[in-house]
Amino acid sequence: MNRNKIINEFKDAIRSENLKVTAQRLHILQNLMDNPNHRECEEIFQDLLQKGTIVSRATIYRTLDLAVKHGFARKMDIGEGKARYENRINETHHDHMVCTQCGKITEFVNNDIERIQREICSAKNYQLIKHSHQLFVICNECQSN
Amino acid sequence: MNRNKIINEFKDAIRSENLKVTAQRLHILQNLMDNPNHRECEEIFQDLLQKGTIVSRATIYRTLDLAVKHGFARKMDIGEGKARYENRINETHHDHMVCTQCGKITEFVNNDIERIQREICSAKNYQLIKHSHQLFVICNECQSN
DNA sequence: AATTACTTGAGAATCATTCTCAAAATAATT
DNA sequence: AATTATTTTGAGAATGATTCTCAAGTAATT
Repeated sequence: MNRNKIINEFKDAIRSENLKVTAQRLHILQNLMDNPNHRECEEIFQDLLQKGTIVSRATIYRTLDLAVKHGFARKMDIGEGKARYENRINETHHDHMVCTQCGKITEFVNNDIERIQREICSAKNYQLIKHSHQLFVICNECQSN
Repeated sequence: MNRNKIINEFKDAIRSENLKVTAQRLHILQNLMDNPNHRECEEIFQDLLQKGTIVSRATIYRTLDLAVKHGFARKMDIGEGKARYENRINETHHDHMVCTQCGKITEFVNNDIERIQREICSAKNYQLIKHSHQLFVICNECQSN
């Protein structure tokens, strides 16, 4: 299925850089693919640990960088002073809404916003490289508490 | 003029919390008001130092927090792993474009984006608290280099 | 001027992340 | 399968921004 295909693509990406396919790298990628959340390094570390796989945090960071570089993961920053990572299975571009009470992250996309961003840049002769857009909210559940 | 009025408002804000008006707090606020840039703590520290005023970094952080709390400053995070601060003289809400080459920061506002953000939230019954929106660009000047 | 309460600065602490380097593992070659 | 060359890993140190601690200093009040 799809997951194994992705793992193989990751192996190819590793080899394409003349790097080595290691058990640690595969564990990390698999763990990332099996989890839809937006997790920080520590959460991935603990999740692997609980499943009996010990991989150092340094290796997790290094492997996530590699995954990001090759399009398998996305690194995001919601202003917490630390990075979160999500897999890119079924990738469609999206931004995030973050509940300031419970931390829940919801994705959103809006084509008008995407277009306007491009217009703002071209009006100034700036070349748009990427953007970072988060809405900080109180989610429906937290409002009723 | 306007600057002195703001300084007086800051003094009032300090007193309103039963805190003390100190030379360090005033120096920091004045320095912030006299500079239109989006600066990190260290830049403010160095600028004060160069003008012959030594204030510890801890005090700069503490005072900027106070200024933010009372609406005299805005704290921003453009994903550098550190905060930047701008004054709120002539405050109008805006977001930022950051040149990935030279670091130049340009402000932008777009009412359609502001409205759409609210619509996205209300469609989910989320209450929008604030947002963070940056466009990472190559600015006109950097393109011609 | 005395009292009380808050502020300051120095340096330690914190926290996420990166770096260093020796030991271990992989890949390529025999 | 053994050898070799190269890369990877993990432990812990290093880094860098920011916060914390606490003794000494200062502002406000009486």
